[in-house]
Amino acid sequence: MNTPISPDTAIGIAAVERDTGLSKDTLRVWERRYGFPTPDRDANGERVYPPDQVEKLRLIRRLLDVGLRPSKVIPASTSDLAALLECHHRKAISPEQQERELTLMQYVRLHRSAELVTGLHQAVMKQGLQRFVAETIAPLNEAVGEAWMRGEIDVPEEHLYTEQVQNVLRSAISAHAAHGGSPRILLTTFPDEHHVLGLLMAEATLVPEGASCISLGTRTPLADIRSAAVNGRFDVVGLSFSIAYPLRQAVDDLLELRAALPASIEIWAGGQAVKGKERRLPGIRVINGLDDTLAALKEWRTAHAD
Amino acid sequence: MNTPISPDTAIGIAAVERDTGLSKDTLRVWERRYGFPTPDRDANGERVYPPDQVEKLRLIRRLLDVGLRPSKVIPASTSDLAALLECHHRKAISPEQQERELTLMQYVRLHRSAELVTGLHQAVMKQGLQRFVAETIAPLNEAVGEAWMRGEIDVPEEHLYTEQVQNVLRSAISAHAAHGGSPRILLTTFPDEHHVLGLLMAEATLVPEGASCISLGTRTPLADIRSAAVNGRFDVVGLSFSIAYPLRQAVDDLLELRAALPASIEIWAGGQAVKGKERRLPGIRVINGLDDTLAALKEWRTAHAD
DNA sequence: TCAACGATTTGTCCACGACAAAATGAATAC
DNA sequence: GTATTCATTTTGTCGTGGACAAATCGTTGA
Repeated sequence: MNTPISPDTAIGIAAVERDTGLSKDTLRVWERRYGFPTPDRDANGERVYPPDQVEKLRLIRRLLDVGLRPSKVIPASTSDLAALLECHHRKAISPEQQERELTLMQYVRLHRSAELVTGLHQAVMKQGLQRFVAETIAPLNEAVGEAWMRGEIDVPEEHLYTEQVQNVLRSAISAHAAHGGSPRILLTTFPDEHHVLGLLMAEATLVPEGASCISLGTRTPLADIRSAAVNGRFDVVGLSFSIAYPLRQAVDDLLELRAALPASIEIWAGGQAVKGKERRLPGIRVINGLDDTLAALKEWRTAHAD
Repeated sequence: MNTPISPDTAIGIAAVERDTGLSKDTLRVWERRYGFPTPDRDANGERVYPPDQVEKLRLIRRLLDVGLRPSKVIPASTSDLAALLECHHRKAISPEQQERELTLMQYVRLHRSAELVTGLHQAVMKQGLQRFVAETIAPLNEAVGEAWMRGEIDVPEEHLYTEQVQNVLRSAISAHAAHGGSPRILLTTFPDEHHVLGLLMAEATLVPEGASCISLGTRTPLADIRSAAVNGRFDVVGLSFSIAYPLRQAVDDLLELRAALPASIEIWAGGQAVKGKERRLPGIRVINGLDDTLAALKEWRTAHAD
């Protein structure tokens, strides 16, 4: 592998794959089809990308995540792309959201992490765990996601935010520590879902109600979810899908899991990706928002009151 | 992507890459050269791997990580490989470790998660955070990893273990909450490293010493690590590499980061993958084990005592 | 015991073709 | 207007086989 040491040096294809999240195959096929990027070649004939092209690739990647298509964005100039990105979140922001953001969002900075932690702790004390999740974390999550889209915060700040929220939520959940309640709920995500906050928010909502939650964290293979649910004699399997999860895959995976589980085990699916898709998910309880989590819990208890 | 529902489910090449950490290229080239694996083909002519071959691939991967060579291990039978692996950690395990493991390892079961939590909490209370990490979590981690390779525990149990340890560590770290200390340490992993426990263990070791740790969690792109370290005016960047991380990539990435950071910012690299590799990592402080973390901290403080 | 140096092993990269899944848009029915 | 269906693009992944440099091994000589 080439790792040229000079600072302004161009970048090998493997490094570009890492930095942009675009697979080597994709990079090569774009070059073939759209004429971009146009890497130089090293002495060995291997692709070597100039840093500014990698930068443009990163921009493109963001725009793809937002829903634009390669053929539209790849031919555009770097400055056009920046403009596109700019106008894309303008529309998604409301005044009162901006208001709320200001409170904690200003602490989502590397050098203010201490204040963020303090702020989060105060909020959870004041509001209690459930309201904290619903009224503070959920909107803050969205605000951070949008600020990220807008390029106002970087990857490190987004990571830092996730870490700190995780710390607060996990501490709070541990403190509730109610074992033996019912229903027994198994929480996890499918293998391609990395985001853990949705899961923790669900757990933080359910645990105070006396449900017995066991979380496997993210990325559990489907077959293992099945075996864990059956062997652990769970009543419910809860899956979380972030906005970035492809709907089609979510539907397929969920239906496959539904087919693999006995009917006595319910499946609850929550998160932006599956919101409002109950029609395509027969046999699955779609959770539309955090309050709906409690509704689902109530329904289960009513149905199993014996 | 095809995920056939049949119970004896076969696995596509992308899934195998994810599960084993072997690149698609490598999988294809092994098939060409060594005649293994021998995937079936689906209707579309694409490779479809039987689960038992994926299992063998995982074993092989593990043995490669230990230093054996593909030509030696690929032709061997699955049971031979298991035996090889077995004898490979025999030597690294002491009787009293086995004793300690038994205590908590028996709780790493889905239906005993409550006891695991209790046991972990008791241990952290009794030993204090640092000793808890060094004497309980570290060996337990290894035991779980090996039990997993041996097939004694499943994915769900491994996930559950990770989750619970995470809960305990994060709570304990939060409780120490010492801001403003020095050095300022930025903790994270490279994009291909998913494992978070190493990071948390480092943080749990450093925070009680009064260091000011900020963790970005896993999977931060190299360019973002650089910008965060510089903008956040950190003194040290700490990276964690699990046993599964390809050594070559670790070396390349570390040297690239070293070149990108000002010399005033130290880089500390810890974890199984980089253990004892200081010769290949000039300018980088390799952390060999948890106690070495404290040594590194002491060195830094001596060097910066002014 | 250690350094140097061919021989061999091994992972990554390349090119280009193929194809199925996803997105789009037009046409149709409710 | 709003859905549903269907044909048409778009787009990412996969396949083959060849090539090559970096890592490793094994031998030789100090």
